[in-house]
Amino acid sequence: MIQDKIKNWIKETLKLEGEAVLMHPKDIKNGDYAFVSMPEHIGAQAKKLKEHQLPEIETIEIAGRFINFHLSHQFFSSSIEEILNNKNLGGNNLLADKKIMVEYTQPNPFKPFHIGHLMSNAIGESISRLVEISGAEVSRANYQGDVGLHVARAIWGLMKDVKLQEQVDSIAIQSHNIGLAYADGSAAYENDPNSKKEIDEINMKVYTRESDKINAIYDWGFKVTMEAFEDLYKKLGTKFDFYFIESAMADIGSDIVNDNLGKIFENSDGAIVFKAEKYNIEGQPKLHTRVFITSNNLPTYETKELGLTMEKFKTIPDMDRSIVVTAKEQMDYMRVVTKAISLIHPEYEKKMLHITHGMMRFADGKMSSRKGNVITGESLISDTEALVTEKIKERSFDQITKDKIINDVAVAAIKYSILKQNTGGDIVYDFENSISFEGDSGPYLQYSYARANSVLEKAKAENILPDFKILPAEITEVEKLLYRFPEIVARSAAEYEPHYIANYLIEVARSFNSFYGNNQIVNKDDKESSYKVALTFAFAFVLKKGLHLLGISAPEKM
RNA sequence: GCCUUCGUAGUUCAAUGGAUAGAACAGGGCUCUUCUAAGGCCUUGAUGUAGGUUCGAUUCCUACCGAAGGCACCA
Repeated sequence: MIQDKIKNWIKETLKLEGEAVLMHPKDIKNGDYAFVSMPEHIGAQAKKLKEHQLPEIETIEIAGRFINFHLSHQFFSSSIEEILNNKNLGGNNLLADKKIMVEYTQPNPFKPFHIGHLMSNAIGESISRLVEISGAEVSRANYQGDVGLHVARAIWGLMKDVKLQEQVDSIAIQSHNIGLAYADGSAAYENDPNSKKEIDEINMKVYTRESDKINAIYDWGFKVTMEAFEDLYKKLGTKFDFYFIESAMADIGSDIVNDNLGKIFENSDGAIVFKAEKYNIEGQPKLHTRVFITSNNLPTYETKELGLTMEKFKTIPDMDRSIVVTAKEQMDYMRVVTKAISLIHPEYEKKMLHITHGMMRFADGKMSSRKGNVITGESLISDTEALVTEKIKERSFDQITKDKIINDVAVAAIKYSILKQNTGGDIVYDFENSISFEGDSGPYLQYSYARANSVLEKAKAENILPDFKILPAEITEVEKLLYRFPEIVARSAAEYEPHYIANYLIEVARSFNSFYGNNQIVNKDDKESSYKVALTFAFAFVLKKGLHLLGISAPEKM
């Protein structure tokens, strides 16, 4: 990367102790890179740099406390060449040959897949792809709660209202009905003591599998919801390598807790707990006590998480990093579990990474699948698809192409609205606001790509071949942004933050759209047309690659 | 009460301790005999409060105000 080259050059030329702090000027007119100096040194430093000027740098200027570097025409044209020839565009060695597992999405069977899961999925998938482009061997994992009170609540609801068990053609409808049953069961559990008792009984029977009737509903419901999830993953563009099931983790975790009883875990009020506050370290977030085995001798989620982590390291024995993506409400709890695991397996401590994202909520409060006031993933996608359908109805695509575009654009709108902001932030759900097709949006990026693609088709038809060797009279903002792509990817990957890429792509797309609006790219009478075509190619490559890293596809037409 | 995260245009979001705090939406005005107008070009508008560290603070520290999440048998 040119960034590293310039950094090293400054460091060596000026004989700096530490790393040179290099930045991009806020305003691109001030240059391509800037080095912050001190008033007493700036003259001498600029002079020295000029004496040992790099070939890629055309001019060096002093402005205030900054030494600004303008890259050369030659550099930009060769950067276009590099983009066109680089098969692994944006790739880096940050995580070369590391084995990394990313766990995300985690919807529970018998519960609705809501937009919080969509959020986890969008972020987890993007992080997986960032890890992948950084040279790691990534595996995608999902973790699903197949037993527990939520299941009993749904089954209770299904038994109360047998219509909800109707076997219709659509998996989506069946799964939706199970979601309704879950909301009914949840309300009853909280409001009616008799129903609560019934649900608790069902819960026991789900564990013991003693009732044929309940088993039949369970098996059907499990299959339906898991199939519905699979349909969604397909739409969203995720393919999981491993599915971990909560019930299978209980015994594994319980054995570990029992083996470490008296050492790490201790008895307290009939339960087995981990008093994590004993291990508090000054300057680090405070830990607290959590129950691992209840006084009824049932393993809690903590124990299952423990089992899950062990199972992951068993699944991939030489795993270098295990990443878990969840909502931030699990942050404190996860810190405690992570501490417990670190005490049992100190070698895992540095390998576990918990990435938290914000929550999807309504303007007036939290969404709760228990209360039934959630937006399901299915409904959000289909509502968005309806808007896209309306938008492209005038265009003459065949039905298969049309359906594909509708799906791709709707998913882009949703994913982009999640990924454009930093991972930790909450998203206030507002259909009008969060799903946009213009401006700062996924469809804007896709539209820019489709237009570039259309230009390239015209160029091909008119036999104007891309040629980056023609030095254009003027370098535009497009070139000045395109070469930065690998830097942005590296930063995104290092910080596990997809939004840097999202913001960068918008900037590049805006610059290209402006270029597009002010230039006729394909023009036989223009000597620079071949260069402009090459530039368009480079833009399309970068945009497509960047969209891929966000888990968004780039339709050729839309 | 304690812990964590966060307060930036009317709204939704940006800004590795650096230049005149960027976009988008909403509002106002232009722009399709030209490669997709989901576009382009103008335009109005913001760092919660009070201190501190620094040559320089939206960014770091302290206090206050406000929001979200968490704090023992749910996940």
